[in-house]
This record gives sequence, structure tokens and C-alpha cells, in this order.
Amino acid sequence: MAAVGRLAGVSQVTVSRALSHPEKVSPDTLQRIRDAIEATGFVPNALAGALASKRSHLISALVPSLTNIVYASFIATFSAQLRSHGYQVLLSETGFDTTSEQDLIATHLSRRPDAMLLTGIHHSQQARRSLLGADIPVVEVWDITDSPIDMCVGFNHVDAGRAVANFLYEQGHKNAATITANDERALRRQSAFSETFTQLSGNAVLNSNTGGPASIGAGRRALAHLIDDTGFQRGAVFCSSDLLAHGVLIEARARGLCVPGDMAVMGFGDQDFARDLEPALTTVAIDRLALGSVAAEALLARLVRPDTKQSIFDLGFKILRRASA
Amino acid sequence: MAAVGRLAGVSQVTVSRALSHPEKVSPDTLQRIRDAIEATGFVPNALAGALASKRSHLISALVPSLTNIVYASFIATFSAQLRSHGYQVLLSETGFDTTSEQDLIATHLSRRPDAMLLTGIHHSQQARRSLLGADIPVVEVWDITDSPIDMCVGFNHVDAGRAVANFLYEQGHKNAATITANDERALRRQSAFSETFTQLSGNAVLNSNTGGPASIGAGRRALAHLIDDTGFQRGAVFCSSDLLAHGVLIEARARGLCVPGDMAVMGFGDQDFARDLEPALTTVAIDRLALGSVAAEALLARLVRPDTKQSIFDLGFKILRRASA
DNA sequence: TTACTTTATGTATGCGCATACATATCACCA
DNA sequence: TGGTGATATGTATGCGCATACATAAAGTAA
Repeated sequence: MAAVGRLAGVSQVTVSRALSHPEKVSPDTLQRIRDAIEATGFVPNALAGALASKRSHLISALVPSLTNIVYASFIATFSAQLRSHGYQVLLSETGFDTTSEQDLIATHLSRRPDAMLLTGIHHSQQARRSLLGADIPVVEVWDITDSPIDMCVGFNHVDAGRAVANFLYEQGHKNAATITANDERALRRQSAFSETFTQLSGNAVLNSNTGGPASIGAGRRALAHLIDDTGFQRGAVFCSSDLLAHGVLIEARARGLCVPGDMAVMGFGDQDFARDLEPALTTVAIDRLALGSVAAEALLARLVRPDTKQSIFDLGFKILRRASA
Repeated sequence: MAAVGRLAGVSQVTVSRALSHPEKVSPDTLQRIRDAIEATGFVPNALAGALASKRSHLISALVPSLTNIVYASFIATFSAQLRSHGYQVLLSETGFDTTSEQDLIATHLSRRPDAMLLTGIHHSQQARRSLLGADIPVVEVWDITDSPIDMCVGFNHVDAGRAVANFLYEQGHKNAATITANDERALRRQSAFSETFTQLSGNAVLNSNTGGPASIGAGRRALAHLIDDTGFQRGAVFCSSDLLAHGVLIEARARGLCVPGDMAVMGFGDQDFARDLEPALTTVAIDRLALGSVAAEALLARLVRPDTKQSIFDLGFKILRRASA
């Protein structure tokens, strides 16, 4: 920066100003500085800038999995929104484990992010302490709670499970099964569903857990297991993700079962392919774009005015009735 | 760090050493320092550390799209591998546009990454210049070239297209069509396929471009278009991604076409669901995990010994014959 | 014992920038 | 003409750490 200044005939400070407050520099000086930057190929050192100004323009984000399109898509929105405000996102995968999340939080905090996004509302005590100590805006997404670390953006998973139970019961189903990935929030929806459905129909729900992440293959295998090993035959199947539901659809067809005639299938998430399946998948829509952008807005608001009050954003959900249930 | 030192009765330097070279600090001093760190909740400032040491332990990665599982999955491996060596990955989405890539490169370089990963081998001239100027290891992935900026890890897309053409021709197909997403590498495979297949069979290939990213819906619509508007009826369909092929399978079934009896379908990528479709998808397997880890290893090697010589890693591809073709 | 090495720690310094404050110049009005 | 305020630029400083170098203490071989 000093070298650029020398070339433009000004001091380092003026170069700094030309970059961050161009309106405070006279037009011709500005031009000379810009020419000098061009000529030298100067790239400002954001590390030094952050150290001096105590603002890193970095926002850290922790998601369970990058390969899960559900997280990837909302992070894409989140990042784009923040980028347009001059922030960069430092992204890491935590897995579904609060201890590894805790380590990552410490690592991320060492980069002095201006704010942080976490997935879910369950974090280790140590993690909460670090975050509180860091004194930066924090947004927890994909779930809501009355006592967020700072802010939260999401929806109520218990309500969602209940709503699906009511919906399927009202469609006339008396029997139901669930297929759920190994994900705390999905399990919460599952038990809410199960409880409500049993209460309505008087019949127990066959709950199953794939023991891993959601995938088409896992959905196929889960349905096969449900039919072959537990004798499930007719009724509704509520899957914790569209991906599982998709696998269920494939397996059902391979077995000659008619959906929704023999078996109604519901997914969760309204992923882009849901409408393109045969039959089109009935599912629960979550506005993932809104999730990403509301989370970004919330952080930005806090960064501008640290006393911004609203801290709980319930984005809700919507049952999308299509052909499969 | 000075405060921690005061509490432990040592200077700031000793604290710094305790953190980065614990073997150079006497055991009891080390313990006192660790207790002090624990007591104060001290989190080292990586920005200052990077500024002083000129090593940021940050590696920047630019991919076209985070929501494309194909990129997400190899980046997951790449990140995990680097994390285990003490590096963090700063990830951004470039879209499929070299100008926006160029801007992102500048932004990323301002954070002084120790190395950079780029997707593909086509970059703006300006981008190449910045990268060369930054003087850091660079790895370009998903493609290979004789003249990488620094290193490249991938496979030959022209060879892949040709191999698929040979494969389908040998299966006895005389007619073929292609459905390709709007992606430079996919288009290169398409034209290689097309040229080779025409040469072998004497018949022109019906090429189509979805004009956007690959998706199940796009695959369905593309097949519908192929059949309704261009009269394609029997033959082989080579899709630029498994996702498109999946859509083709659904549309074919919806139209009562038998796969592979009436129409053979090939995908590309061997995504996890390919084996779980009905019929199971014949596709081209790319070892994405290897891609991520070889790229990470290549960068790590360069970081340790800057004169490491090998710079082109051809990972190849493999045609996986399953039921759909 | 001397001289030399090893181990443990401290002092001084600077990485590259942003900020507070000082200074200089100029326009403008009384 | 002096005084006031606005505009443009510069000087001094420190952000929090890592590194080179200096020093002190203890061990080692002759």
C-alpha cells in the first residue's frame, strides 16, 4: 500500500482511504491511486485490514453436511446475500455431532468472524460459552426455540410432525409407518407424528430409523425392511426427507405396489425433484431460500445496529398435496 | 496472549511457543500456560498469527455450484483432508462464469490463502495473472490440460465422450441423442460423443442442451422435447449427468417406454442413487473422493516442498454397465 | 576447572493496514 | 483582513501475534 502510494505520489493513508472511503479523496488523486493499483497489481491484505479495524468481513457458518442439498441450497442463498454486502462466508461441515461442532466453533472463532451461523439449537455448553464470549451476532437456523443463543430462524418441528399426522389421518389413513434419517430434528418430527397419529387413529405407528443420512438407496431398503420384516402392507408412510420418499416410491413400484392406492407416501423438504416424480410427491415445503436470506438479513441487521430486537423468526412450513398421498 | 502469560508468570512469547511448539516449553510451564488459557477462555487470533507468519492456514476453493452434489461431494473430501492437516477451506460459488470467478479470485487472494483450488481449466487472463502474482500453489480440478496454471487433477472429457460413443455403438445402437446441461465440460463430452458416434454409425446424433443446470425435471422435459418435437423414438440417450438420466428414466416410464428395450439411457457421474434406480443406471464413474483427496494431497505436497514436480494427475473414468444401457 | 553445548525463556521488532488526530489549503463571509 | 469551516492529506500509533536474536541457566566433556 505504501508502494502504491509512492507511485501515486501520496502516503499510505491516502491509498487506504481511496480504497475504503473514495469520496474522501480528491478525484484526480483517486485516479492516480487507481492507476498505480492497476500498474502494480496490488491486492489489499484483508488480514492486516481486519487486524487493524477489528472487523474481518468474514461470517462463519457451520452446517451438518455440505453434501445434503437441503443445507447446501440454503447456504448458497445465505452466502450470496452476504457477499452482496461485502462479507465472505467461511463454511465448515460439523457432521451431526456437537463435540466436533464445538471444536470447529473454536477454530472459526480464531479467525475472528463478525458473526456466526449454526445449524440447529442443540450445542454443547462449552460452545455456548465460547460464542457468548466472542460477543458476536449468532443465528441458529432450521429450528426455533424460546432461548436462542442470540437469534434463531426456522420452524417448529413438533408442529410439522403433528400437521403431517393430521393431514394423513384426514386423508382417511388408519395405518402409518415412518422412515427417518438419523437426524435429531427429523427424529423430533417423527415422534410428534407418531404420537399424534396414534392418538387420532388408535393404531401404533411403525417407526424406523435408517441409521444414516437420507438417500434414495436408504429409502428403498427401509421400505423393503418395513414390508418384509414387519409385515407393513397398506397405509401411509411418512419419510423424513424427500430423498427417502423417492426411494420408497422406487421400491414400491419395483414391488408392484400402487402409490397412493396401496400406499400413500409423504416426503419432507419439497426438494426440486419432488414435483417431477411419478407420482408427484406430496411433501412438506420449507422455504429454504427464505431461511438463508432471513438468516443473512438478521445478522446484517445486528451488525449495523447491535441492539436490533427481534430474535426469533418462525418461517413455518406448508403441506404440499400432490399425487403420492 | 500477554494476559495469559501474565497469569502463568511467563511472557507473551512463551505462550505463543506453548501453542505452536509445545515441545520447546518445559512441561510445568506448559501446564501453567494451559491452565491459564483454560481460565481465561483465550482464543488465539489467527488473523494476527497469519499476518506475522505470512501463513494463513487458509486454502481457498472456487466451485461452480455448491448445490450440485457432484462438486459438494468432492469438496467435502477435499476439506476434510485439509482440515486434518490444520488448514481451513474458504469456499465460494462462482457460477459458470469466468468473470465472476475472476472477481472472487481477487477477493479470496486478499485473505492471503496459502493455496487455491479452481474448478476447470478455463480462466480469464486476468485471473491467471493474479494467481501467478500471488505465487501460491494452485490446483485446477475436474479437467486436465498440458498447461495448467500450476497443477491439475481430473480426467479427459473428450476421451470420456468417445468412450461412451464406442460403448453404446458396441451395444448395437445405431441411433443416439444427447441431453446436456449448460456446462462447458459436459458440452465437450457431448461433442466428442457426437462426433465419434456419427463416425461409427453413419447417423447424426440429436444433441440438446437444457440451457441450465442438471436436474430431474430438466431431464424429463428434455426427453419430452426430444420425442415430441424431434421425433426421436428408439436408440440410446447419453445424458451429461445422472440427474438428467434419472429424469429421462421417469419420463420414459411415464410414456410407457421400456428401458433399455425401447431406449437405452446412460448417465454420467455415478452418483449414489444411480445403482438404486429402476432400472439401475448405466453411467460413467468418476472417483470424486479421489479427486478431492488427490487435489488436497497435491497442494499439501507443494506447501511442504515447493519444488514438487508432478503437476498433472489424470484420474481417468470408468464405464459402469448396469441395466439401463 | 574451562569451554562449549543444550535447554528454557525473554527482548525487540515488524507483518500491513485503519484510525485518531494534526496539519495544510482553500473558500467564504463579515 | 481576519476568522471560520470545509476539504484534503499526512503523522503517529497499535491491532496481536511470530520470528530472529539475545540471554540465562544447566549440563557435558576435556
